[in-house]
Amino acid sequence: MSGRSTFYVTTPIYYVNDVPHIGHAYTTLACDVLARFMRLDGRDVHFLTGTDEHGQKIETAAAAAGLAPQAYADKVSQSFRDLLGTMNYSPDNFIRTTEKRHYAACQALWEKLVAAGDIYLGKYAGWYSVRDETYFAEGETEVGPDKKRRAISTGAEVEWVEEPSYFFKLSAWSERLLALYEKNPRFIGPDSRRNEVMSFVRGGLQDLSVSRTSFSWGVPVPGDPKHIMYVWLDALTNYITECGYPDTGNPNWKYWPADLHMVGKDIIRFHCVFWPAFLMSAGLEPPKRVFAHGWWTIEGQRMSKSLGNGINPAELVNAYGLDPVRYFLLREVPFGNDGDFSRRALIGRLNADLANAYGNLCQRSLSIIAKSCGEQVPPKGAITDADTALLDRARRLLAIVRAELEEQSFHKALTSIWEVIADANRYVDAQAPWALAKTDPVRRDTVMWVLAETIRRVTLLVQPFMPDSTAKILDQLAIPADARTFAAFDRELESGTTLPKPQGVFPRFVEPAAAAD
RNA sequence: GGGCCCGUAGUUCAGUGGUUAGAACGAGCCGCUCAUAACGGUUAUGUCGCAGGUUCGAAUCCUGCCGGGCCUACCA
Repeated sequence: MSGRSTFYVTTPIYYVNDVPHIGHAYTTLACDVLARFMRLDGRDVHFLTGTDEHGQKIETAAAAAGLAPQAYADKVSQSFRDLLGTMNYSPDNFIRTTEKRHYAACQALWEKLVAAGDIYLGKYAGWYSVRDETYFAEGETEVGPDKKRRAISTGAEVEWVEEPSYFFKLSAWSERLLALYEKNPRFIGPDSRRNEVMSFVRGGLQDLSVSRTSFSWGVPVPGDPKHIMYVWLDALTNYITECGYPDTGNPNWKYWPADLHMVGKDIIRFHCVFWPAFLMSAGLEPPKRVFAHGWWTIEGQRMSKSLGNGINPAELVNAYGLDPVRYFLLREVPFGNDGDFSRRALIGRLNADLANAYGNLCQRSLSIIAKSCGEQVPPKGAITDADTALLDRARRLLAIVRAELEEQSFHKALTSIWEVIADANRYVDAQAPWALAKTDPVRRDTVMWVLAETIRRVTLLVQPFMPDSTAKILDQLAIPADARTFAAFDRELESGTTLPKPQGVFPRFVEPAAAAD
């Protein structure tokens, strides 16, 4: 192939006990933007998402639905696959843990852990609720006045149960994990999570139960098929299954180690502690970086099934449009922080940032060109200091955005881009091309060229965030398909190119009720 | 209980020792008229959670208090 540097980015594989909501959409969106950016920037990208389909919960849920586990998993997995189209995601593959190749990868990894001496047979003991069919940690239970111990969350009685289980010697890995974090400060992001993980590991690690005998929906342990692999060992392995593991001669093996595992903050431990320990034990490289983003609240309230306030991404897209939703999610909140999702905030962003600032900049500029410059890219005449100032700010944007996305600072990348959009709007007012039309049409043409060129640069950079809308704008600038990557970032607009009739790309959102007034 | 973090204009936040504490959105006023009644200019608002302390000087460092959040492992 080529010597292009690879970029492997993954979403968590989503557990099929829930239908997709805005939280899933958010994680995958962040990865999608990175994947698109890196592709435009010339990287050899592999972007993976998929579903996690094993475990007792699925076995139970399937039985309740009167379906075989596989049939149940097929159904819910499809709803996650549907989300790809709804949100315009661009994964290179959608992996499922029920694929044959994944069983092979899990079992191969298991055998490596055994060979490394990190697996032993022991007993898993804990407070088990027969009614809930699950174990509870000591702290999740309490002894009531009748001296009986119950699970706090469900109120069900629990009993002390022991079952045979294989264990992974996680306790032996504390020092090596800490060394990994020390040596690679970028391994966990943001920094607050890194501190959290490090203090957790410093506190000492217990061995991890990595098999169960209480259910059968999962990957059998090699040589002892009564045991099913712990679902997390199974799930995490998907990242290397995709690369062909255990066949390191597979063409996809070039993508390992992953550049980035994107995760929600709830599963950071699995990715930052268990996963690198498994990998290092098996003699594999850990991923380069794990980034944990925050949670969305909905109109100030925690998202929860019981409140029924989970947001269906498809409904959101129907109401406000796909690209505004994509933009809002990554612009509104510093990536890594928790944020609040509100209709008011979304509409504010849509109207202020998209319709008024960016959309109107395009429309007012392209309208003048269409009406007064003969529907073609106007000639670039003598360049003034004001022109150079604006053009330079737009030119510098690529390096800025690249650096921000390297740190997953989506909001900062967008802020930087929108500063130039604001500069461009100021420039229009300062240059007043409508006045120049009467006094100096040659200068007017140059001003319009500068604006078109600035819009071109800005729009190239917005592509990963809002692919559909930016494609329309680039069409209106008659940018050929092969001039839309960052390799063409410095290829200036050619004067004389015929332009199509401009059309607004980001209409203002008006409340349906208000529109009727 | 232990650990970590946060509390700054109406709102969201930036600012981690040094002149009169900033930005965006929202609000008022003025201007422009190319544009999606969009754009530009301008004004206003803050006991920087509270109380002490260190310092020539603190939103910024220390202590205590009040308020809020996160972590404290094997459902995922």
